[in-house]
Amino acid sequence: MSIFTYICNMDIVEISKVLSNKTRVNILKWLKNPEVNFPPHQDIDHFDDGVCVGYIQDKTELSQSTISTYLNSMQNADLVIPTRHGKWTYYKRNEKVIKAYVDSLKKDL
Amino acid sequence: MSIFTYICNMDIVEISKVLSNKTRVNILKWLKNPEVNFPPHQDIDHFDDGVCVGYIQDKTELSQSTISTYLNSMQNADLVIPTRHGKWTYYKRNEKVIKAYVDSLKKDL
DNA sequence: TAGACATATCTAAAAATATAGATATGTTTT
DNA sequence: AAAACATATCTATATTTTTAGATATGTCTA
Repeated sequence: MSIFTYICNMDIVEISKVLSNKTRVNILKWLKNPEVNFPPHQDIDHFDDGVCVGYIQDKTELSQSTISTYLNSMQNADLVIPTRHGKWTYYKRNEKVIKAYVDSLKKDL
Repeated sequence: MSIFTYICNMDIVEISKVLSNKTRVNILKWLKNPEVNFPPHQDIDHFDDGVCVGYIQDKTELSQSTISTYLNSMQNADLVIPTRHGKWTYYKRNEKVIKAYVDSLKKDL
C-alpha cells in the first residue's frame, strides 16, 4: 500500500475512536519511547518490535482482556503492528500510519 | 489572552470523541468553506460568524435536536464558536483550537 | 507430553453515546 | 400581545462501547 493511499483513504472516524480513550492514547505515547517507559525484556535486548502486552498492562489498572481488546482495536485501525516472539506478542507503533493520519487532519480537517 | 492555545491529554480525548462521528467531522469540513457548501444567508452577506444551524441541518439527514446536540458538544470541546444574530445562531470553526489539536498530535502522539 | 505461561477470544453485564420527539427559550413579526 | 420562527434543552429509548471473567489458543519448559 502506498503512502498516497494512506493519506487519501485515511479513516478519521475510526482512528478518532481509538484516540477517544485516555489509556489508548497513553499506550501510543508510551510506545514512542519504550526504553524510557518499560523495563527491558528478558529474551531481547532491544525494542525494535515494540513492547509485550504484559508490560503494557502493568502500566495500567486494567485487566488483561481489556488491554488485549484495546491493542486489537488499535491494530484494526493500523496504528500498531504486532510481532510474535515465542510466548509473547510485541506491539510497536505504525509510524507511517500515525504520520499519515496527522498529515491528513492537517490538510482536510 | 495568550497567543498560545494549550491542548492537554484530556482535551485530546474530548476532541477525538467529537471526531468519532462522520457527520461531526463533515460539519467541521463544511464550515471550512462556507461559501462553497452553503447558500447565502438572508440578513447577512458574509460568513464571518459561520453558518446558521438550519443550513447545517439541511446538509444532513438528522433531526434538528440531534444537530443542535452535535453543535453543543463541538462547542464544549472548543472546536466551534457560536454567535447569535437575531433569531439565528451562527457557528464557525475555532481555527486556533483546531490547529492546536493537530499540532499537539503531531508533537506528542 | 503435561503443566505453565502469555495472549486472544468469547460472553455478558454495565456504562456511555446517539437519536428524535416534545417542550422550553429567546427573538422577530404582525 | 399573539403568532411564527430558530434554536436549545429535556426525556426516553435504541445502539454502541467498555470492561472483565471465563475459556481457548499457541508456545515454551520440566
